[in-house]
Amino acid sequence: MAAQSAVVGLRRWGPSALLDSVDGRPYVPTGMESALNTKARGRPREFCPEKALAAALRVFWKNGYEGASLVELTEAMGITKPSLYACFGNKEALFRKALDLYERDKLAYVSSALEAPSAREVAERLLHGALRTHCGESDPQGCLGVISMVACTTEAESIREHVIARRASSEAAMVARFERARAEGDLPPHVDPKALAQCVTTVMQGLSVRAQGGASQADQKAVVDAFLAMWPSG
Amino acid sequence: MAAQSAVVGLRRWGPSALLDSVDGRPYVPTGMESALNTKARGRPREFCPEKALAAALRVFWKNGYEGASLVELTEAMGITKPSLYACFGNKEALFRKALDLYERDKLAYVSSALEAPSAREVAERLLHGALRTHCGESDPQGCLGVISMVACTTEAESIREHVIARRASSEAAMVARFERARAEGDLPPHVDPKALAQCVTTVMQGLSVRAQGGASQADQKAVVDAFLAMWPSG
DNA sequence: CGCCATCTATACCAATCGGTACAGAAAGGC
DNA sequence: GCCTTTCTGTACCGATTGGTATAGATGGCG
Repeated sequence: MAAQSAVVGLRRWGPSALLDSVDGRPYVPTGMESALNTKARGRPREFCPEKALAAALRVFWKNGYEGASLVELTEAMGITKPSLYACFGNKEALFRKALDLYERDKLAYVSSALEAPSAREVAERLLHGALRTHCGESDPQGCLGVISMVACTTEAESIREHVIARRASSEAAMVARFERARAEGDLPPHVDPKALAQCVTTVMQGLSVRAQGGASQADQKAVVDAFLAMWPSG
Repeated sequence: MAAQSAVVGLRRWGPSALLDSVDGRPYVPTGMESALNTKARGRPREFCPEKALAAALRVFWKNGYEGASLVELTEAMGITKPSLYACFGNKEALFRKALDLYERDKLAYVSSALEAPSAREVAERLLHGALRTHCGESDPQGCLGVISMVACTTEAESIREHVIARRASSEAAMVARFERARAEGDLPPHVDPKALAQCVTTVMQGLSVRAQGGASQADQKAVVDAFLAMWPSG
């Protein structure tokens, strides 16, 4: 049961953080007898799967699933198509892994925000996190989840369903947090925790849309401030 | 100067509302001498351009610009590709005309909402209008403008710019309306009219995203109610 | 060394994309 | 009746899409 962390190949791209199996190989091949000293057989790959995945994520983030072509992806990842397919499966599987990476690296602020001491601070951290993540300079504008939900057509329906499920689960956590807040007297009794949580995520999603529309960071900050100024207190 | 309303062909698809020149022909051909009694020469077209445009709008609305293929468009419009190109130019021109139709027919509630007597009622009408238009049953979910802004890649950049410009102009009108409201004492002096207006459109855009994510109408209504309950009054 | 497993790269595939050439069909004007 | 003009339908275009077959390169292992 500890075989998952068996770094077998010991490739040269440093310690892999959490995701050492973008392709499926590093698991125990067939039996348990050679669990630890299995060496990578055959020609070693010449690229770092995680770096390539991060590059793919940026392309998907910038162009959406359908807008990202394989040539753009492979160019950004620095690999060729056969290498991509051997390592990641196909385009949809690559996107799914990129989405996992995105949620783990870029959406960490969501779960951490729920630990804030008051409901208002939860909202504050969520909105400021969205501001940082979706309206910054270094990364593409907008939220990959919003982009996938809006832009994916019928062909990638399963992707949209996955994004929707993720969003629903994080929103459910926020609802629970706000219910606790109301029970603790942190929120006025007349507010509906679920509606308030949905309202916060609505604003966050709206911020993503505006970010892709080229809204200035000052305007985005003003929106957040205006919304937080309306926060129910009495 | 009144020649624009000269219905020349007198086709059989009834009185055209506001948009009698989806293709460019009905204008005065060359001189002014035959302005009124110009008959349609050649074989008359067998379809109604407005009905076809409305059908194209639904396809774009459902799939986005890039997600709508010409075969799906022509099938929905009931015409063939050469007919489409002869009448509407090309795919982008068709989309632009569909967008005009959309803004005129489906986004009429925006400008009408600004005439509400109070700022709060303006927001109320805007949000309820968005609820009706983007989260209803009869039409596709979401806002075509949001879809275009989020989904259009580099190839259709001009479309996104057009949508952004439209959004900016309608938002500017809302800012002006809220400034007037504050001057009239309708809004508390501590609120920033511009930020508040941006906040309202942010919620509207967020509602569109959620609508495409399959949010229930009850939830959407709850979001609007929660937001309006936070409206600044004191 | 040779064997074998795996990766890389070129070159290719069928399907689809937006867009069009061309021939026939249907009207008005003469 | 013909001619011109415009529309319709078929059949096609080059480009691009996601995905692969195949051959050569490169390592560990015996």
